[in-house]
Amino acid sequence: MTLSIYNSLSRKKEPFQPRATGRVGMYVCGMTVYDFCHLGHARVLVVFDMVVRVLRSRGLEVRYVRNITDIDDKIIVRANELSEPIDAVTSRFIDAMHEDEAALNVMPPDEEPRATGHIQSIIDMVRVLQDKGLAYQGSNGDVYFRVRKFPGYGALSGRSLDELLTGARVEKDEGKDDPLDFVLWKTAKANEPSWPSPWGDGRPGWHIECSAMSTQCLGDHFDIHGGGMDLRFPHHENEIAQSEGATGKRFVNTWMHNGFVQIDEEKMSKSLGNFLTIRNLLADDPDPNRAGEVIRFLILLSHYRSPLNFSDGILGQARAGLDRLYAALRLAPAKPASALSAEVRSYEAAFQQALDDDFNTPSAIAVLFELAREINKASEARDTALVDELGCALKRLADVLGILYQDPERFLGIGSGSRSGVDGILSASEIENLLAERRQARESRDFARADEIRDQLEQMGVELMDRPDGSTEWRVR
RNA sequence: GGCCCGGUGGCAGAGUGGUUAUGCAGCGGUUUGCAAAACCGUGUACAUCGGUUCAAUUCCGGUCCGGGCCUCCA
Repeated sequence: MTLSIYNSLSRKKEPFQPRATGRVGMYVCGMTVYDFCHLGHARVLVVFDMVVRVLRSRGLEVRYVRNITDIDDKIIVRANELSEPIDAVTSRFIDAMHEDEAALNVMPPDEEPRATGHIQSIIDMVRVLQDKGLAYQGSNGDVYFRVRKFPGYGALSGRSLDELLTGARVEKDEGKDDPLDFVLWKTAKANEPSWPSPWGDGRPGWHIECSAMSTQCLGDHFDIHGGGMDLRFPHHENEIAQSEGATGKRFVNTWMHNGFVQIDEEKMSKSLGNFLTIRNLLADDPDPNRAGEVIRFLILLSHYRSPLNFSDGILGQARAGLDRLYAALRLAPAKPASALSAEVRSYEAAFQQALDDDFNTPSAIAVLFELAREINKASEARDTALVDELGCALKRLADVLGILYQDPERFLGIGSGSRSGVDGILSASEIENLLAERRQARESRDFARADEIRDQLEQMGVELMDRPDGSTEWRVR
């Protein structure tokens, strides 16, 4: 049983072999903080959080680094629009990102380096590139990477230099020797943040920060580098050129790229303006805690490399599925199981096998649903030992995906732990009063009145479930 | 234009050269005073046209359609 991962570099699934036994170094390109995170960002956050959890569940010691880009053209533009200092803008959106992450149950990375905190190592790397003849200062003062000097250029995106040139739009007003060259260090313009450097005051180009920070945090050569599909070219291609050019060593073993979130079959992006922010989606739900998990579950419900088309009703479907899992989990007390039966082991094996196949989370989740059915069956058969055992397995496996972490009754809105009393919903005591009346009506076989009360509560979003012992349970939808 | 990826039942979404994915929704049944939940059962699903094969949704080729990258973008 070995984990295999699709490597964008070789375009194949490959057995995953950490460089050092038992240890994994992983770097993911994070956010440029000039706005709130949207669903596309949520996908990167959740997908790689899942990857880390799966690796750790296999006993691997993972060092997970995800950067923050806190200096760049867009941020400068945004700060000007808002008439705010740059660092006020970035720190606000960094805080917002951390809130969004928490709502999605995404664990913080082990390190979260920021570009502005690594200017010196960026400068050092640019200098090395220049010394090696791979970089030059152009006529406009900017420093560029000389793409033609790096033999492997195009390997990741699967393109030759000539192909790239055909498609390239010729940029004017730049001091490049070759249109394919890209900027490493930008000369400061008036009223822009800048740092002193051998090439004059300026700031880093986008690509170089990731090369500098990843090698500084994880070493010249590490295991996994991830990010969105759109970063494959040019960003990651350029990172390889910079890092390997500077160190002379192989940079990354496995490149992972997640697919896009789409809306109406079209990529969700800032530039198209068709994005949904995480916080808006959370705010749209009467229960934001639940909504965060629903979004996470929705993301895990499709394979990370496939497009995820967001459409009406899709969140409701995800929610209904989670409800089912939580309802089953609720039947089992949260205590560790004793012996593991062969049956439970086979579910665990199926779950592992699904994830072994390039993190096939939809397939793994299918196993969770099978467990839920078994729990329900065992519960009806009053086999409490089996319920406990299956329940523990469900919880343990769900944990690997970072789902089913809330209290089931809370998630399901059952009883007084629910949102009763807020947002126009009756308070728990008001509901209990109506239930007492209904109970009397039922005892005197006045079913018309009993049903009237049920309908009344139903309209207010309170659902009733009569239990065999005559009591009634209620939940807020 | 160049280079990639994909088209699975009402919806979402895995997978496989011959056998049930899974979930949501629907329908029938068990249960219930009635419900809800749960359980059981239930769908001529694999864009299209050719080819390979005893057998193709699954492999190969063409066609059509959709998406992405080539420019900031997760």
